[in-house]
Amino acid sequence: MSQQFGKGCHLHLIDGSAFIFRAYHALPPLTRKSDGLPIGAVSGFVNMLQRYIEGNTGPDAATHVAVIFDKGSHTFRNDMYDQYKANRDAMPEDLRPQMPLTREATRAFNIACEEIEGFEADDIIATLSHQARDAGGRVTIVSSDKDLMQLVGGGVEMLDPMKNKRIDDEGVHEKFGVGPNRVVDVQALAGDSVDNVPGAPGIGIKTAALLINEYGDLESLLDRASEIKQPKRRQTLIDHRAQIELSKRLVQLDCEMELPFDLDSLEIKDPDSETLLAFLGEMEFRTVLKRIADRMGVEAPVIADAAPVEIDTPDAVPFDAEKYECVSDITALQTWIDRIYARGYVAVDTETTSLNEMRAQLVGISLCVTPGEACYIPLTHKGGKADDLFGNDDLADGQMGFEDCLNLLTPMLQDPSIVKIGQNMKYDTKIFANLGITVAPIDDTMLMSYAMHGGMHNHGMDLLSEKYLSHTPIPIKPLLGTGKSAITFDRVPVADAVPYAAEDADITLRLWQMFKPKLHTVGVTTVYETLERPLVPVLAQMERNGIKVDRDTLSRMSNAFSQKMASLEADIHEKAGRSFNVGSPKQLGEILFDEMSLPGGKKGKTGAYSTGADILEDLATEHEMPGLVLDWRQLSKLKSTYTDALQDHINADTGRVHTSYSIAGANTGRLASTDPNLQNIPIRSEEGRRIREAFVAGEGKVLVSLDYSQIELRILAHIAGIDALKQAFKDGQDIHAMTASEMFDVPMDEMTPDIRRQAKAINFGVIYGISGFGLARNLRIPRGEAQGFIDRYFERFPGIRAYMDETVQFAKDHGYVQTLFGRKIHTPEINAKGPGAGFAKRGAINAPIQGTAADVIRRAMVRMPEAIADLPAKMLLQVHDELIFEVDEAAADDLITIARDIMENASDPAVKLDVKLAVDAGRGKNWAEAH
DNA sequence: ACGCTCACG
DNA sequence: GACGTACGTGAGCGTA
Repeated sequence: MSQQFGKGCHLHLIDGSAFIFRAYHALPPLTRKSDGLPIGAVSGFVNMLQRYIEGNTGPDAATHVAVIFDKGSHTFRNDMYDQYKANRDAMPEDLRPQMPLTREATRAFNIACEEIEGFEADDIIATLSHQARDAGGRVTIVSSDKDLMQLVGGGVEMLDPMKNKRIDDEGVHEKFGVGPNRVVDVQALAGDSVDNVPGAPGIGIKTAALLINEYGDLESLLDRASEIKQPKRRQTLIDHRAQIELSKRLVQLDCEMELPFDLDSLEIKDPDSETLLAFLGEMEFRTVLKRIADRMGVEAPVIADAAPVEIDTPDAVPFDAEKYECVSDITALQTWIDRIYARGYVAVDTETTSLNEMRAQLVGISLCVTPGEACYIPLTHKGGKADDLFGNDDLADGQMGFEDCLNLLTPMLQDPSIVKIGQNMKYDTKIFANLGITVAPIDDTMLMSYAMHGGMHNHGMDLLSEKYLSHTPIPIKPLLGTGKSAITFDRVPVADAVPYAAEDADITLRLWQMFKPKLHTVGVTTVYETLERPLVPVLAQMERNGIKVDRDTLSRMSNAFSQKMASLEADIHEKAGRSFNVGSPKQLGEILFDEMSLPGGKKGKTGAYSTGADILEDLATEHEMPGLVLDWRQLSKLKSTYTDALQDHINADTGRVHTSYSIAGANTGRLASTDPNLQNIPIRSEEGRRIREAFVAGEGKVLVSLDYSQIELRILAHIAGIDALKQAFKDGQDIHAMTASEMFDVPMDEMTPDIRRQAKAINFGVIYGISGFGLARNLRIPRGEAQGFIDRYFERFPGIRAYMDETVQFAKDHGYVQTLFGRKIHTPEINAKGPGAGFAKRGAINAPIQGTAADVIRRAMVRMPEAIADLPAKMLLQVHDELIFEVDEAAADDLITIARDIMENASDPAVKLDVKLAVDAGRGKNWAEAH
């Protein structure tokens, strides 16, 4: 078989580094499912090698081949010129571990793999090219690197693997304007910014080629430089002769290296199927493994643990409800499970009886593995007939057994090698968790959209489908009806449910296929992977934990509020001179400003008098009635929103209140709490604060609250680089007092509460994008005076002004602003005219600060479950800068130590804050005590 | 369905 | 020069 390299032989030399970098940048940062090892570049590299091998036929096919790599970063060129390639970025962190794997991949394909310390791959390629050419063979250099063009000629050609275009003498001429033998001369003059080769200043490839063609070669040109007519060009060449000659030595490839191998050793060999398949299996490259195994005619070994996520281009398969399948028996379901395993991922959607996950019963499941092909598995649809007023509680026909279905699906849902894709997966994972099924790993199209499009629009499925798939989903309203006559999904006939439910999975899969690669393009992969995706199981668990709420406490408070309100109402009516609905702002406004003729009646845009708290407070200094109304309103609020409504949210089974957090609701990255909102439980007023006494710890347990101290001001100090603020935090000073001292020239030991209060308002105002008007209204001082404060503040902390200006400018230039962790918040209104511009500006100033704080606590939350796994503790609630836990009394101190450590260091290692984060802790039998 | 008011960070 | 403004949320109520 073996033949001496010579005439009739054809050597292919592949530029390995170029392959790697192209693979790295072309693909999203894939990771090996089993252990998270980054393997995107390896995957792309393997695919490129495979494609190369498959295409290696015909007249240009190789008889000998080698992949050549760079080894180390220091070469003999650095000894000549220490700035050589000095402007190269450091290798990305996630690429570094992939380098040895690309060598392994090459060897697995049984292709020669060569690298030599101190030399660039290009030198090895040069030497081999010359050897092969001198032996009378052909050479093809698989690379598009122009530095290699000097080697072309005499049977040596290049092949641009991207364009699949061969480059010969003529191609080199096109690129450099000279033949291959003069390429280094042109490069020596033109320099190269990529490799940091200096060349001659002001001379590019065009001019260089012109000069070389005129004078023959570089040496003649430099010797005869004085003959050049253009004075500037002449002077440049004379002045920079040494630099140009150095440049030539830098670009000149070494074609006479001593190589520890010969051409014959590069002869093409068939890969050993066992070695190759073992390598691909180890990398968990399911798809390419299968393809290569098929090609080799052997059976693909089963990848035990996981499969990589493969990215299909979303082809334009039309939506077709007719094609959706209703799965009603085990055989059909097994077929779907087989398809899912062949794919490695599946879009999942659940249909239930309620939007409240804690109460919802599973009604059916939809699956989709490829666009246009989806199924619905109805499980507990009722067989109600239209003429039966109360419906028929018997199960409808044509449904497989609930247990049978789950027994079959559960291994897949829990299989770490199968990605379960959903739109708002927190909902579906909770539904499955209720049945004892832990769905993982997951991907979430809603959160992908949130990471990419935050601030542009919301992220509901209907909108995403409309906007990104140009498809209007089947509406749910006609199926369920509205208002009192609405039915639950289990009452929807199976025939109607199939197209609706299956379509949701179909849409989700298509969105996923579109979004997955786009995450990388938009530059939010890290945001999605560290701040969104891992939060889903954490929040799901917190919500399922719930917090114990004591109904009796609430009920007693409710009664007390009722009595006080009744008495206040009587007083108010008496002062008003007649009876009216105190809860009606419209009636109240008419009483106050028309009938009682109090001053300050201002009508809003709807024509109604404004009766907000600030207006009533102003009136209260002159008259008694507005103050009474304020008291009544406070009680009314506490009663209706808290003591009454909260009781309705106590879950009958758990005796606890289970809120739901929206991860993609707030534009800044904050969470939002709904049903009920547990992020706005009263605390500022004494009466309101007592509501927190109803939030209690279980028997033998305590509630622990940990909250970040002044996190937004600390972040502001860091982002805007305010040394005085940083120092104050470092010294543990009272930050508002310090601000007051700086602004009003009051020594710290003479600080009065009132001056401090004003400084505090200014500090907050800064975070919100301060305006004279806003501060004036907040502090109830004249606008001019407020503006004076602001001017003084900016004078004292000029960095703040600079931060604000820069942030607004950034928003105008880019259409978004960013947090320290890379979360993008889009600001579509920033260039608007009119009052909208003011809102957008202040929003842009506030978003990086509020958003960074939100990112910080998200990071803490993601790390928390593992950190406290060994403690008898549960994380229950998040209130923006506060986390609330329930823990066995004896372990409370340990919990505080551990959780505080996680919270205070949450920004590490991604962001090194100049200001340390501080966390205050409290504990008690109820939330009022703990805070 | 919408605006007002008010609870929180 | 006037305009209208603090940032981010959710819920309950009255009014249309």
